[in-house]
Amino acid sequence: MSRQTGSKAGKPEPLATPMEDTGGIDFEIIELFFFAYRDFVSDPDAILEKSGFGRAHHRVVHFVNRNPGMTVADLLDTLKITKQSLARVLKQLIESGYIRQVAGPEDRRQRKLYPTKSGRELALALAEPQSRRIERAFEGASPQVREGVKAFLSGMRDRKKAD
Amino acid sequence: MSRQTGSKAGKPEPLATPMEDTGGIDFEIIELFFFAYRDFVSDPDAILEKSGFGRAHHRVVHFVNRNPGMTVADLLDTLKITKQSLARVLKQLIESGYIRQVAGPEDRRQRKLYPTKSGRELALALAEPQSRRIERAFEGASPQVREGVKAFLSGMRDRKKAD
DNA sequence: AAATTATGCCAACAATACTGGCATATCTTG
DNA sequence: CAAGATATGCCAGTATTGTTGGCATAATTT
Repeated sequence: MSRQTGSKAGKPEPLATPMEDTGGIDFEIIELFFFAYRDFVSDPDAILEKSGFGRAHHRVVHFVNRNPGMTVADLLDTLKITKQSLARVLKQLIESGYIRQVAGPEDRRQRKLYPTKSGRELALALAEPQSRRIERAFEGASPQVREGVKAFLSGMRDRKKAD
Repeated sequence: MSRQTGSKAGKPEPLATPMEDTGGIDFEIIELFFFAYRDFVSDPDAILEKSGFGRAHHRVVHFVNRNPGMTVADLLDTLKITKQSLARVLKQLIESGYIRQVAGPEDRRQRKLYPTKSGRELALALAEPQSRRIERAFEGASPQVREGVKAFLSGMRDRKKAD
């Protein structure tokens, strides 16, 4: 059905010219960033597939490993997702023995999050191919460029109030 | 319920030390990349919310604008998603008048995709805040660093066979 | 004529996000 | 101390975007 796509009649072939870096818009880097991130997350995705976990689990495991003792609220702030979205994956990670909760020593309402040994191993296994990819992307780069890339990525973040 | 989290007994507080750049793993850039991308896509997300579109629509509109006349197969290859995932959003974009299909002049099975005027406007509106963010992140960067960043992002991509 | 290709579409499912609400334990304050 | 605020957990429901597998049609290739 509806197979009469072109050929009709007076429809002007719309905008056949590529949109290039018009009006100071840097399409090139926008695309590079998309492709880079797409492939950057594909490595851990492939590993996680086997464990039945997903990207969300990856992020949680990563940040808990980096900041042991962080609270649920800290994590929500870092990931910028809602309580419910986090709750699901966090629960699974706790039940699977990758993360442990400990009541906060001062404020006992808080759940401080710590990696277990296998949580640490998982985080490491996931980070490893990403790190190799980064190293490969940096091949032949000067120290200035390496620092420049870090500064660039850092500068891409939102600049917020109370951080 | 189950509120007895810490305090129990012999459970050793597991792994309270932060995982730092262990064994040559570059956690810093991994994180920077995550934060950068998180905020990078947040600008278009906010705009798309109003139109009832999502990230998937953004990507389609972007690439069709960049490569007018690309086919559905090209797009699938670029986005690395399945036919069905693409079909849904593409259909919506065509029905909403942002993208047009034209049967291929040589191979009439192909649907060549073109932006309409409003498709081009949408792509531009979405790219604009991203481009401003990029420019801000580049503030004060030397030409060498700018090139280095591009090379870095490019190097993060998979290196494939038949491209 | 038969096989292959490019595409469209259907049904079903999974992961991850969202909202809004309610419950509990705990801390803070009047 | 009672009341309110806070940190967290959990439930129900929904949306987006991804997946698989299959079937249909038109057009091209063999």
